[in-house]
Amino acid sequence: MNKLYLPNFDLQMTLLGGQSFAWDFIDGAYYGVTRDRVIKIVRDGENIYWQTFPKKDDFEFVEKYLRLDVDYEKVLKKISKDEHIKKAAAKYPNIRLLEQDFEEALLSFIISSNNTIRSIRKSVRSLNQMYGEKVEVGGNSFHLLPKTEILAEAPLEDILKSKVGFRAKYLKDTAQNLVRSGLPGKIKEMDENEARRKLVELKGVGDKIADCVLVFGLAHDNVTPLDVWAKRVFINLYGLDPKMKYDDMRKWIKNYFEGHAAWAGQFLFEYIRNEKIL
DNA sequence: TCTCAGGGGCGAT
DNA sequence: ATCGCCCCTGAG
Repeated sequence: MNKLYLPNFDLQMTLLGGQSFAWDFIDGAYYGVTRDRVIKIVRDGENIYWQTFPKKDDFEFVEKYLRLDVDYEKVLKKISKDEHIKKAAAKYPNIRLLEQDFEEALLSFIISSNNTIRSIRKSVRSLNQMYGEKVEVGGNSFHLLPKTEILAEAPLEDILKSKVGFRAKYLKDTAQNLVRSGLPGKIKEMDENEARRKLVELKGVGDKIADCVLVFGLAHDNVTPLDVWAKRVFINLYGLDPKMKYDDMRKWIKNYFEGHAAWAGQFLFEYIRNEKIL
């Protein structure tokens, strides 16, 4: 295991909080499955110990995934514009954003539509079991997330075994689209709005899921995905009109948080969900 | 522009 | 055992 000094990083909130559905906490260690690595992380005070599998010691991978280049204190300072954020960040500090692989985020957030975190996690594990490469990690074995090409060719009735229900056809259709269009190779170069336009063309991707992919898979920091909870926050705490259209609400938030709407959204989201205030 | 079906799980009855 | 409810997209 490699040692890394990493204070101000709440592993539990960040890894198990609904950004990614592929992490588990087992016997004091976090195990995360991605499309090409399993990451193991153990916290010890202000340090963490980490390892990657099957390729060992892949710091570059961990650095990008955990966004170690981000200056947390600086971000926090910038978004602390009102009492709601200050309260949220005081109660649940050190929530960080991950940068997952684009295809990984896209396919798991398609599963997330009209679905609960619990079910999403189950489905993701089931798909990994069926289609993902097996990787040995100490005594345990994990299955990586499925390659897009494999999902594109998988029979619908097999995908359905993972309990994704009506989303199975979206998964397959989008996987085929990605292989055909080569979008994964191009979308990283696009700006936020161009990428969003491309994303909502995909089956099973609407405004909210497009925004989840922009934030969690492409590291666009100025986007808050507006699910029912986030909408509640901005209607009830920030006084936005409940009838406001998704796009108008998004623009308001983007404008208000000046470049860091995604970070603000994470704090507010965890706060109201855990405190059950709305 | 609005309404509603749709899969699965959970908590309440 | 059954019911209502939650969750977002696509189709009508």
